[in-house]
Amino acid sequence: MRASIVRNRTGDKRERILEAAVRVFARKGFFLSRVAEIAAAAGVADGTIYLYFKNKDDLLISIFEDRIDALCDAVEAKLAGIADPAEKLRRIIDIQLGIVAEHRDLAEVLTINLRQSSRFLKQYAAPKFNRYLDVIAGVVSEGQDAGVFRRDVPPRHFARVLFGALDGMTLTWVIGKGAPERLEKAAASAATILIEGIRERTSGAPRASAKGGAT
Amino acid sequence: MRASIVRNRTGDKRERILEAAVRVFARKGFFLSRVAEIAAAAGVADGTIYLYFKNKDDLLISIFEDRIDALCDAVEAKLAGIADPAEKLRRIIDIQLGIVAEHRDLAEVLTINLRQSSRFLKQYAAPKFNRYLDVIAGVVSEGQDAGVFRRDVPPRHFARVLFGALDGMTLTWVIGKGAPERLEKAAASAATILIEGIRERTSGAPRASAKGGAT
DNA sequence: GGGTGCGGTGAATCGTGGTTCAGGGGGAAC
DNA sequence: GTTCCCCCTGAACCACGATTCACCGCACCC
Repeated sequence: MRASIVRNRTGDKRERILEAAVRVFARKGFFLSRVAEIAAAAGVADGTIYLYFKNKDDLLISIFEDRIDALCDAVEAKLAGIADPAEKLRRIIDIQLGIVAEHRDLAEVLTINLRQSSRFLKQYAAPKFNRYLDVIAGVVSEGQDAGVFRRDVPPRHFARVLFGALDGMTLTWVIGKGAPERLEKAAASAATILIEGIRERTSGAPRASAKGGAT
Repeated sequence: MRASIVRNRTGDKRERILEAAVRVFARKGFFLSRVAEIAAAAGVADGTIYLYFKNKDDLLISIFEDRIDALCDAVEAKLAGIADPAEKLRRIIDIQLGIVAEHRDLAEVLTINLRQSSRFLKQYAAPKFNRYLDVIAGVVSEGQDAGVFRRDVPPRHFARVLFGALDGMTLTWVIGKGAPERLEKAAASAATILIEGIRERTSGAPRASAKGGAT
């Protein structure tokens, strides 16, 4: 249990290395990042990295395992109190892009480094990735059962479209050096398109989802 | 899209190297691919590669320059005869995912290797990428002018959502080993969501709150 | 005070692989 | 037949960077 529950210097140093790795990977990409550089950024010796991680790959993998699960947990927790599926989707969009806007380095690692090697991707990223897609698909199913979402789109497909759309916005935001508020605007557009796209168009129920926009 | 207009062995060999590079990059990713391996796959000597390309990076860059432009040209050509903007969008989706399904290797290079290094990405991929986004955004503008698409979504945003969605579908299709027809089904879902999402709700739509929702 | 162990260090190692370059061969010109 | 030239070859070079490991020094215990 070297998690943050334990406040000894061991856990501390591991975390520092992880954070440094996120920064360095974000700036240069996995393969162009030097272990020595990460060590320097973390303020430890080169060899110290190998006390906490098996090798450079393990460092990248650990970033995923630590961060993505936390992200899924956060999303699930924040959706818990909300009833309206459309509002849930809006929240998912806000949360994901919010995190991205606030932790640009992490965003860059997840968006770009995620795809460094397809082997790595298949082996480690896919399961985590799937967990996230399942969360989204779950919301869509709910909405379909409640009759507010159209049934001719498989929830899983919608999840992929949603995730891809957000990932794409993130990518363009990251490679162009956009300000955070541009990402917010983009998020609003994405929400409009996707939620209107999935909404059931029943003549009888003009859904009063007058619920305000982004929060 | 054959470069084989020029039938001399020079052009031929360059093309062979490019094709081999696509295969190898697709399988292992850029950084894990060995130049020697590409040479072997192309049936040439290691040194021959350097007669046609400045270095390994240049090889990757050349793949983009050669292939993406061709892809844009193809899309523009195929859209020329179509009037209905919604139909154009549907075609864009079909064409992009069609190419992906048919040239899985190329798809993998464009989807995954595209993001190997953000420096590379910013410098070379972004301009090409933008050209493609502009094509999509142009269709959206047309539709807005014609009154069939909603005006509260900037065309450029829609382009990013569309591209991201397709890219996301491609990614999940590539990392899971899906059959081509699964990609087709996914394409249909994406088309439904995105086109319904952008469509102006005109006649018979009893939605008083329509415009305000998402902003 | 002295011993023990553990977290930490960073220079040296060593395999790797991109790139180079000294040469081979064959076709065309003379 | 000889020469020239172009295209190509692939073994060797050498920089580079992940990983190792011999060595510190501090904290704690006897």
